[in-house]
Amino acid sequence: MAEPRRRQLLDALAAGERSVTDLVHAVGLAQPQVSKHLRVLREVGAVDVREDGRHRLYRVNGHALKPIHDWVAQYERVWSERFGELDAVIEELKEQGEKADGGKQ
Amino acid sequence: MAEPRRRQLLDALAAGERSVTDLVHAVGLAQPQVSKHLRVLREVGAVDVREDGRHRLYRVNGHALKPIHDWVAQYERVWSERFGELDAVIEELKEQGEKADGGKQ
DNA sequence: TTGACACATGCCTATATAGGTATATATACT
DNA sequence: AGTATATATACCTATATAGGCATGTGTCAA
Repeated sequence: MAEPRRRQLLDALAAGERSVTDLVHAVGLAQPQVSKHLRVLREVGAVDVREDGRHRLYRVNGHALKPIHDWVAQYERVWSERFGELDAVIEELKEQGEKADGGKQ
Repeated sequence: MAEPRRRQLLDALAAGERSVTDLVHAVGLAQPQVSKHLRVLREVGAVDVREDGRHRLYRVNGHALKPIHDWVAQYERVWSERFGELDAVIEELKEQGEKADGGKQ
């Protein structure tokens, strides 16, 4: 997922199932490379495949993305705190400004 | 953030400010390597630094993690749907089971 | 069965980067 | 000033992997 190409692929798959050829057009990369990225994504469980005749339909496996989400969510607290601090500072500056110039901005 | 080491570092920083030496002990990596990872994290804005005498105190910049959070959050819908499907299937199986064996598990 | 299509895999090369070691820089201590 | 401490950087080597090209495998159509 670190690779931009893989994010591109996942984003292309976000809408729903797509064939490899579809994805090739979507990301503007040669077919073998797309297949290789898809293989990696498959192996880490980020996508699932379904066979349909001579096509392979790929789709994202949101389940696999959940751990990432959870990990990042740990830091929500951190940035919430920092936003809180920022709000406090802004509030303080605003009050000072109002005292200094009588309320005009 | 793709590198396990960097996640380790961020996790070590999750609790609050830490000096480089602290982090060296935390992740069990040599100091130059830690400094290099921290440099990368600094450059992508994932962490901030503050100087304190001969120490550099690093802290996470939750702000920078927000885009990742938002990106992953796009897929929340996907896995929610899939969990929903799963729930439906389980429910169905449960009902069939109850009919088959009279309710015992 | 032969050919066209859809996809995967194998091999090659170039590049990125992780970790190692030595060293530079800056600050505190005496 | 001289030394110890804290951190950063430079350089090297090994490894991973991205992308390119050729080819293998399986499926559909005639």
